[in-house]
Amino acid sequence: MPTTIKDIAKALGLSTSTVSRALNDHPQINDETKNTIRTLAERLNYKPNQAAAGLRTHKTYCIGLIVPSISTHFFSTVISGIQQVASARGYQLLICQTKESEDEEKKYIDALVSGRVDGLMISVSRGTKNFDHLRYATEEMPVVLFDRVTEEVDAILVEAKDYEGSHKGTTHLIKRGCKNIAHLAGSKGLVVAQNRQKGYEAALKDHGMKVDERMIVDCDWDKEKVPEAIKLLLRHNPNLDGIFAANDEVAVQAILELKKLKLKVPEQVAIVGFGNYPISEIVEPTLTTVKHHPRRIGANAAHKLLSSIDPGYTNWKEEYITSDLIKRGSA
Amino acid sequence: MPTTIKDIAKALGLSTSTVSRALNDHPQINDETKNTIRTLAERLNYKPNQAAAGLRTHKTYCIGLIVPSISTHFFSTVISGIQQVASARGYQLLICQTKESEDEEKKYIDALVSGRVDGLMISVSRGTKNFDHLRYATEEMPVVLFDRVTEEVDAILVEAKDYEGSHKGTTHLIKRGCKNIAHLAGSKGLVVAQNRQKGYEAALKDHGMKVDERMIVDCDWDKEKVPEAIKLLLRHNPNLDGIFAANDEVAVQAILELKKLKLKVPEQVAIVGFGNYPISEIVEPTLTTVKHHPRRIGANAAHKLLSSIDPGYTNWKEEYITSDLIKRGSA
DNA sequence: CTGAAAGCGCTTACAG
DNA sequence: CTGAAAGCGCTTACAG
Repeated sequence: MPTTIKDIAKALGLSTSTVSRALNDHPQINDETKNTIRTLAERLNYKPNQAAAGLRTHKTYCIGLIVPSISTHFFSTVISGIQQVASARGYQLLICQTKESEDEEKKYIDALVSGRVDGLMISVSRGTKNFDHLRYATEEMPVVLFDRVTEEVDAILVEAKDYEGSHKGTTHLIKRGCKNIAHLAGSKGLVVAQNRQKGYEAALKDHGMKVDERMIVDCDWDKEKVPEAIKLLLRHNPNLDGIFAANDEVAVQAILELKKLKLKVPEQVAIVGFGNYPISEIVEPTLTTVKHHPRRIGANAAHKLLSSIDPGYTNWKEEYITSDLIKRGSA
Repeated sequence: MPTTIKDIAKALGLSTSTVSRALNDHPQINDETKNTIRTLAERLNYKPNQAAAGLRTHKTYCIGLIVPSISTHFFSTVISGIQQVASARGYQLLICQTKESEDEEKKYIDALVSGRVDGLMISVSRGTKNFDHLRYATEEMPVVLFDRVTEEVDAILVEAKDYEGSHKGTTHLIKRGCKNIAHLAGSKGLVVAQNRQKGYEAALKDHGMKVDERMIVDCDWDKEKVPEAIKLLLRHNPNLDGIFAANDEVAVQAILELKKLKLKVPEQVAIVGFGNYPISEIVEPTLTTVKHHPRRIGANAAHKLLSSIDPGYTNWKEEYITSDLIKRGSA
């Protein structure tokens, strides 16, 4: 059995009230008393039971995190960023993954909202069509939505510069001289994918080019769908000379596929991705891509949530999220 | 304020005891009473406060996870595996990352052991030299150590087949005709790195080849150190014709570096990695490597921990951890 | 089958 | 400066 406040009180002939106050550095406790209590606490290796304290104070010092997947490069890096700022502020992180399922998302929200956490960070599942459970969460506690956001609920939002980045990436292809630029799009239902597509379309228009719906193929962020998509594009327009892909995984797969078809990258078809993930430096040619900031997104999301939980803490500076192009071999 | 057992009791003119029992499906409660209670609980969207329940029952239904890093491909995949089995058994996952620091590891163990979790899963930091805090944890609750294990403490261990896999990988190079095989080793202090090195050495000896200490270079799992390591090896032995790398990241970097030096892979130098991580399929030539099973390792570790927490649950079958070679272009 | 009571480990208004 | 008491939301032995 771990040491409790009671053990210390008994050993010292004091009340638990006094021990509790001493341990919490209450100003009205005699310094000597504090010292004795702390010394003994140290020696008995006393650790406060946060669950018990939380029961009284309605604070758990835990925040819940719900993501579609833990193991992709993007999300694992976001999580790492969140964990670091949460921990620095004395909060623990409870992690759940939905596997893109609305049911799982609902289940986890229910479990976490029931007194386990002080706030919630969510990246919405692809499968989520009904937003009632998210609305319920926002009524119960502070909620921040990141990356996979929705305007359907009233929560704090943290996003990457998807539109701007895609605009820059596409513009780079245009400046390079590409005339027939396709877009390998993400999942149509996701705002983040829509924003990237909008950035692509706007860049074309801004340079007096027409948007051809048939040059936009939904790959669902799924690299398996890339070979088919590329063939479709080439059938529609054999003059295809540029591709802006909604993420690096799809872009890299496109490079591999074009090479298989004996098309030269970037000479015949130039490619730009989104993410700057590790594979972008490994593929040959290396991938020109828009830099993503998963760690900063995580840190900002965590800071915003914690500032909403403890309005006292406000003096952090938001980390800057850019959308800079990293020029490499593929475009 | 969320609904409590008290609200339900009051609304129904029953005692909290009865409500609690009904909600926990206690056999001695009248079916009709159960129904009324459950119906109301449902309607009020009642969710039990697990922290409060845990205070009484000494169960938190949380397990703690301490890893050196959340965002590497290996660990993020392990975590995903852990999360899935924990969740399936009704447990939540608390995640901490040590950034390879012994101090952080100690801090997190202290925080988690203090009544927050029912058990602990740890992958030990590179920086950990003193194991007292791990020993302390094992005295307080069930602990499983995975991947980064140590024999210094009495815990449940879950490891990959590092020795066998490395033996197979090295043997493949030998069978291919390589005569001067180097090893790009992991961090010397880690058992997992030592086991991979031992597998390499044993394979050489088993085929009547000598182990040359100077053909083993410690890269510390760090791809930044690879270019230097390769140059060192070539200086020592210009006939270098094979490399077994302790992980894929290092192996891929070795391929890139050799290409830079105008050495042909696999014709002049053949390379085998360990891990089968995504980059191994993207690099050119694609990487021959030993398949790792991070998800299964996570699942097994979680199952073992939960079986140790609830000895009742025993009928799960351990997932099979193999060490098969995946032959691709680099060897 | 149901209830009153005690208690898990803590905090905190109230009193002295 | 310190303590007695109540209470956070739950469970459970004891009684009836």
